[in-house]
Amino acid sequence: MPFEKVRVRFAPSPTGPLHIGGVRTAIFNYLFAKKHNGNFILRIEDTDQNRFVSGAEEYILESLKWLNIEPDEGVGKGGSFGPYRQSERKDIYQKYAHQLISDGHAYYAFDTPSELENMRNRLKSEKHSNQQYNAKTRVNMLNSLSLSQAKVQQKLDNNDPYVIRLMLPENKEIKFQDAVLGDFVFHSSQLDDKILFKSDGMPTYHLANVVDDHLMEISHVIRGSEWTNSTPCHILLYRYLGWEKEIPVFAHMPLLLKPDGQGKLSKRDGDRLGFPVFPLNWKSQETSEISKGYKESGYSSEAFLNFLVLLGWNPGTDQEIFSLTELINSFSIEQIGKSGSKFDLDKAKWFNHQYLQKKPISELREEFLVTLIEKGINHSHLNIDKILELVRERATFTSDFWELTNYFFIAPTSYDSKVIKKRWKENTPKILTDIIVILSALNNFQAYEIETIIKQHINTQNLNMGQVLSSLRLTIVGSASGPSIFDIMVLLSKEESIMRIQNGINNIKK
RNA sequence: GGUCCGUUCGUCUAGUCAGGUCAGGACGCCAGGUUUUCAUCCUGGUAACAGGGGUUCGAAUCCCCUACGGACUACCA
Repeated sequence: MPFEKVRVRFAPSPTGPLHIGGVRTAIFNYLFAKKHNGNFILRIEDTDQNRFVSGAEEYILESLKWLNIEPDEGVGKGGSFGPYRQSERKDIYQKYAHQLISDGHAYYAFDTPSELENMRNRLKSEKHSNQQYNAKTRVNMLNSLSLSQAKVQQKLDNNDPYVIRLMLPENKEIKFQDAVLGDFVFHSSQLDDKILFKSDGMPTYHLANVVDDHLMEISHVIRGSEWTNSTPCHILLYRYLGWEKEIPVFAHMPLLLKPDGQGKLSKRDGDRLGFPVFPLNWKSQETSEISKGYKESGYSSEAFLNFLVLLGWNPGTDQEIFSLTELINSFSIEQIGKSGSKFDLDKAKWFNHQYLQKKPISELREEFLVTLIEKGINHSHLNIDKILELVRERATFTSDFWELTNYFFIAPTSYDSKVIKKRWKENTPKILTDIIVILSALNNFQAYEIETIIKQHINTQNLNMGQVLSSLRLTIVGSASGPSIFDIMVLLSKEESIMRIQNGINNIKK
């Protein structure tokens, strides 16, 4: 490896919110950097002025922060290889573009968009399999290869718009090795003379990314596999710029696919299928429409990251739950799969459930308290921690807690009619009245004691256990579900429990 | 259309590079158990090597063909 230090970059373009495919790319880069004690760099590829979306850069930064995979270097952090925003590096690209021209590896092209379209249409109608601007077609186009030197100079002096194109060799094989996909061979005849420099004075991705990766001493390029087809162009650039000995290792990772059907996951799939495709909420400034994020949907960043990293990567063991440190230790490019993966919301939920079970109760309490305040609930008499401990195993999201615990805070005002129908008998009021008497006399109001004494009563009176306990639960909770009724009663207090039973007796009518 | 890539349970995947256990795990689903409730949890079950040819004593694994899927094919990244 020509690099002493591992340096990888995550290089999104600020054209909107980062979607989960991009997030996964960031995670893989981060993990790889940390595994090798390297640097994780954030570079913003904002060379397309037309697609610039304000707020997108901040969104990217916030997303990485939420996931706890913040860059060591780059936009928002600084570093000695800056600037890290490509729009601030225009001069650098210009210099290299002109170097390529003077070395005979690039040329000026003056064709207008409509002329280019005409060419493609013509080739298409003539049934050429290839409609690219390449060694065959460029001689017929308006460029510094086909035009006389004087004519070219005249156009330049005249400030005619131009682009700079890479001049591909006519019949060469371009080979490279991909750390994920293996060996590639491309034929230059199948490639096109890519635009390196646009007429607006900005470089294209191809030039900017190669120049920056070199100047920033990037050792490994880990990116989505939509880039494999343009990699030969990048290889050529390294070669023509004299950097062939320092070409980074390429690792193209498989794409994230739509959960239904086929195809690359897109930003619109979220709305269509009703699941988030973004890490954080995103509010479009144009339409004011809000796209849901995983964070706001109740996912913890650890669970989300854990779920995402297992899409296309697997350590080869049965382990599924990983801390960030464990991920760093076990990550390797060799274990990245070759084929795309659809993602499964059920599995994402399962991960969140797993993580929720392990969270410190203080964190859960903190979030839950916000809900209680929003709802204007007085909870000073209740032990919130114990309530949460009691119900947490039933929750997938912290947002489930209110649904799971509301009866602790608000005594039932209505009762599940199905349970009434099934369990509330003629003698139920009498039985519950007896239970009130028993409970009133109970000094040590603890779960075990309550359970023992009630079951004893049921046995000696020859009562139906299911019927008694269900109707008891009905008076206290209002429905037939929830954790152990004895635990609930303890948390509610003796007085409250008795009051609820009495209310039930008074109000439940068969 | 062209170029490149991919294909193991419904889904995420292990196993493929170095060919040799009933193809292993997880999610989901189904059943049973626990909870005399519901959920969780536990146990069990369901279910896959895309198809066809080779090579070999032996193929998920190596080779070829086919099918299917995807990416790219912009003065977007």
